[in-house]
Amino acid sequence: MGLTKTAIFTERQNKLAQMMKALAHPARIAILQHLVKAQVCICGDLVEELGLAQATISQHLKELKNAGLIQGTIDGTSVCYCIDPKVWNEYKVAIDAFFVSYVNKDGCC
Amino acid sequence: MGLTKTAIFTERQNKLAQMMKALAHPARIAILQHLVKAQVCICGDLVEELGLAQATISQHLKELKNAGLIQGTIDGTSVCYCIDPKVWNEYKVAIDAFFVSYVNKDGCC
DNA sequence: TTCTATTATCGTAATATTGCGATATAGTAT
DNA sequence: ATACTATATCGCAATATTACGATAATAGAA
Repeated sequence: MGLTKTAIFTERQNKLAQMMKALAHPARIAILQHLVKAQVCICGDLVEELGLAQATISQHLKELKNAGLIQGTIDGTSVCYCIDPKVWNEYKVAIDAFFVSYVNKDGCC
Repeated sequence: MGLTKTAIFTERQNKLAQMMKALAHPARIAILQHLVKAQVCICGDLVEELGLAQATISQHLKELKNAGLIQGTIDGTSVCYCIDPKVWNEYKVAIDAFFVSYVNKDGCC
């Protein structure tokens, strides 16, 4: 049916999956990497940097904003985007905790 | 068009996005968490644990297997799944590197 | 062999995502 | 006001994902 059964899973599982989803596209990875590098929040240069249409970039930016990972501040006619340090860290911690939870006891099947 | 333009991005970006995609579903998170907890590789108990149909679980297991995160060994009529420690670590390292790359210089917009 | 149990695959329906042209919106400049 | 610039949103087409019933495939038991 194409509809994820969120009710079945724990809130943690749903949240973690949603975090991953926000990062599950190369364009969004590229946007974030660009923001990491540029620090000084750049905006629609992304349209030139990546080879995607302005509408497409805007859509990805919206998703990243919904995910909380970036903030946008209006600066004249343009919009200045930057990473939200707090949310970025939340992601980092949550995802790291997931990966750390597994310790290889080497006894597989 | 619904087709991700992989050619535009670097291999690293595509790989990282694909890693995230493999984990971007609560059922797959749940499956992995169960395997982490059980260690002693359990198989289709997952169908009972999670409230999803057998066909659905099998499909998610296939995706995790394609992602390299899990291995399946035939054990009688059932299949014994377990986490692949090597690939798990690769994911951990790659994703951690992504998150570590950002250091908040606090000068946002 | 026949029956049973377990897992994989197929086919299909419902929904989600991706990408972009066209258009709207908002700010600035003339 | 008009013109220009930069973003956002709308609407659509193409493709992907999710879920599951039905069916196949495989291994062991009777």
